[in-house]
Amino acid sequence: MNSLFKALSHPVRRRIIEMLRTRPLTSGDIAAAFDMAWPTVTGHLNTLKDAGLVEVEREGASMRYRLNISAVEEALAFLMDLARAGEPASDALTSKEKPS
Amino acid sequence: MNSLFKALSHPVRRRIIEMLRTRPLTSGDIAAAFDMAWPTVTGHLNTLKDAGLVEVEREGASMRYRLNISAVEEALAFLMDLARAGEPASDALTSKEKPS
DNA sequence: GAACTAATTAGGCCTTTTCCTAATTAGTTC
DNA sequence: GAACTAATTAGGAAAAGGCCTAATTAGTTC
Repeated sequence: MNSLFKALSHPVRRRIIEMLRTRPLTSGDIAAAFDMAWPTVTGHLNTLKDAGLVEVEREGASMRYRLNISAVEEALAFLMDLARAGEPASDALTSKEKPS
Repeated sequence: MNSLFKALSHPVRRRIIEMLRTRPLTSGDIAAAFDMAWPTVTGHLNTLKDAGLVEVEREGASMRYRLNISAVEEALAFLMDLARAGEPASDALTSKEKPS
């Protein structure tokens, strides 16, 4: 959960996942979209991968990155619960064990 | 938007906003919940305030912090849009100007 | 107003993050 | 397999983040 929000905390990384929203892209496609060195983009992609936000697959000489929606939904669940301020917290997010 | 996700990227700060979900609390209440120096907690509260996630109000000698839901909803909107992968992006988040 | 409570700002140290260039690995093509 | 394309890992400098103690501000109480 922490690496997830950490990964979302950088504008370049958020932009990358926005780019992946509609379709998978290669490292090259992504690197070309930013005014920074390619290894820097690779670093951001690794951060996203470690957080589970993207998945990678080799495709010939290229690497194809795709968005992993379920990781997005995890972050979403945290914020949704917050947005219901005042109501009781959802079990899924706060309880440590089953009710007796 | 960036300061918003930055603020959400630290576990202590996420815990603080969880604590504020049900009701406003004073600095003292919040600081007491963590095993760290009070000024460190103040620092986190300032980060949350700068991001618009909390609002502060003096109450006698104390400061009362409350969650600002609309900031949470802003982050929520970003993630919701992502979660609809494949579909066209929402105008609210991507368009720079009105359609002709 | 002196003493006490609540909380903040200031300053410094250490760690992590971010970015770069250079070197390396993996795959394709002739 | 040499040359080329695609992308990564390595190493290091600069900036940002997180935490602490000490000092300060703001408010209350006697």
